[in-house]
Amino acid sequence: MSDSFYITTPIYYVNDMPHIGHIYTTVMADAMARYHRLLGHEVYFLTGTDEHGQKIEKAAKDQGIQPIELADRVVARYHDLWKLLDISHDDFIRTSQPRHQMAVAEVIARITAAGDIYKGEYEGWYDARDEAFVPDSQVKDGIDTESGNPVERLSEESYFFKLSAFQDRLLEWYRANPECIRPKSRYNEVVRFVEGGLKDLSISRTSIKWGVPYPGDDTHVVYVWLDALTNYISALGFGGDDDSLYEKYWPTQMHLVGKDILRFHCVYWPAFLMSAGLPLPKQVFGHGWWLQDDAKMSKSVGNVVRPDHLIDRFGADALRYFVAREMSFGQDANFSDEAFLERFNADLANALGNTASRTTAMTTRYLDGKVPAPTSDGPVPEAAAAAVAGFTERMDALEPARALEAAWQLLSTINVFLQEKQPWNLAKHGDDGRAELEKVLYAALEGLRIASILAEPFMPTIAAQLRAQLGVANHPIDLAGAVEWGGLAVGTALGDAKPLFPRVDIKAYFKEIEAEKEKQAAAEAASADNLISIDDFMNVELKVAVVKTAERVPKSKKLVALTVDVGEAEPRPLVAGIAESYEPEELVGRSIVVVANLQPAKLMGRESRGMLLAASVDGKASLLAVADGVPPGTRVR
RNA sequence: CGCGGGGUGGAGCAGUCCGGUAGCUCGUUGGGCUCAUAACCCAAAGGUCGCAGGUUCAAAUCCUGCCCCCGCAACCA
Repeated sequence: MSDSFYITTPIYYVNDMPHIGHIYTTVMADAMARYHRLLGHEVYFLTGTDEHGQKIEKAAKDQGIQPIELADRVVARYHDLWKLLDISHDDFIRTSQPRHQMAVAEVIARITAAGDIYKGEYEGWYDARDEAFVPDSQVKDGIDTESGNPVERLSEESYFFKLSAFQDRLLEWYRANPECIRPKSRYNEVVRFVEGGLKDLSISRTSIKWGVPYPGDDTHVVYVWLDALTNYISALGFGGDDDSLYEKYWPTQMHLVGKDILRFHCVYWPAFLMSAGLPLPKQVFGHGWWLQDDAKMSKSVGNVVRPDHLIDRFGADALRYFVAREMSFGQDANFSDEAFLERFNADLANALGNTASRTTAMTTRYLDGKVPAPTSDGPVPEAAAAAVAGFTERMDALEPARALEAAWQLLSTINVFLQEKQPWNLAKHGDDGRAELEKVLYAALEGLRIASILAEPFMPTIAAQLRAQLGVANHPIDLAGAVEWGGLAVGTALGDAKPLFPRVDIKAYFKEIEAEKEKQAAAEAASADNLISIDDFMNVELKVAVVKTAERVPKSKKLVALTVDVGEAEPRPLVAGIAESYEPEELVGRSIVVVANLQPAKLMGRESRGMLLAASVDGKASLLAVADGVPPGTRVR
């Protein structure tokens, strides 16, 4: 492994407030960065924000401010959060910065010189009201699902990158560098995708103003991916006056990204770099997502993701530890308060906190708070060596959860050892037990010191606190020398012992959360005066209808296609999302209530002219019943 | 055949790439200890590794087929 280690997080889009996903990526990158610093490597750790694009432009306009002001606000939030979480990044890149624009210009110049850019027409759905193109995925029946505005098929001039020409070169790169995408399953996914063929990529827009100006063509700005991805080298001074950082750190050892943007990092980005004649990243790691288990949420109390609350209450280190330990790096995992508290009590309060507490307490009580003479008797030194070896091996294999597991083995050994030797009994035997007592406590103290170093990348604050309690706040920490057995010197005075992680009463905690929630709900209910006038209500034409026919819409999950008699000449077609609650057969002949004057719509290609009314209980629909003998078409009010 | 993830003791997961006594945490039961944060230690119970075939001396792991669950998208009019 080389001595320099450059690691990046994605740049986060400022349209979004920070959430658990951002926290996870950044914390893991930070842990990797800190780990490599412990190894004595020269580390450069980059994070930042993506600030351009139409969404920001529009959001700013809606709020009556400049895009840059909007970005500044969100960036401030990120700075606060990263400070709170002890993120040790060396730089924070913003795509609105001049240094970034210079780098983008340089990359485009190189790609253009390579002949991989041509001017063409970009065709897509255009929202005239917002003056912007809308992604295909967001368009339904000629309507932008996000804004509700109508869209039309339109094309505009755009510069294109010849991505299609890079298929073979990319596949060759994957083949020659099996480590370039991790974990393996994601590697396979990307290869399969590229084998399916690549389309050229539109890299500019004339319909957006807020972006990096396209070099040599004022009417265009650079479009999202070429702009955003370039941040990884613009932060190193590429294309600027001083590119010494670029020379030193590029290519990166690791782009850490969520699996949702893996494709851009493993296909677009390498292709851009190839075209520009620049070295490719050593590795892109696509980690999994934090999910919430809905089924569980309804059952148990307060099972909600509230990272800021957890940080307030339990400290940044606890959250850092949890996300690193709970998720198999690369897999998805569930995030729940229960799981967090369980880990907190078991691993932090019990295993780490209590072991430190009992050891320092005994040293204070029996040995006057002074470290006894070093010894390497007993099983702890060996366990410590094994923990260090296991930890590094698994960190290098990108298995942080398992690395922590290995480190925690050491704590377990200390506890077993204490139980076996029973220093509290030795202390009762005066001088007879003294020698043994000193040996036992030394092993426990020294084991804890080594554990604190292994915990350092994940829990920098607590690790330092623990060392302070052991009286070695100022000792050097590294994974070469400081983990050697015997680092604690005889006579060292222990520091003040405070519980590192006070155990949490889980039941009481949830009760508290519940009470808070109720208060909130009450407050919301009190402020709910969203009453409508009777005229508003009368605008809705509710009518009794009789179901004539009903059938499942093929391949759909919840749709039933009905025809209903609303007292008109012809029955109306109507599509309803109640297939999960009713079988089509039981609907025929039933009298129901429908909204008769609703705009027609198409669902799965079927026309629906109206909407039926049903109560919804936990997602299960329950149709409104109409007494027998009420003729179809009767107005309901 | 839309894209992806998954089915392993009561719960949550690892192990699957590179076949060879099924492992971890929590929980449960019994016992121990009392230095410590109701903690710590020991022991026990509990698993046809989704199903069915196949390859093999040997399959949770490799191959084939099938079933089920969960995200996202399509469809909450």
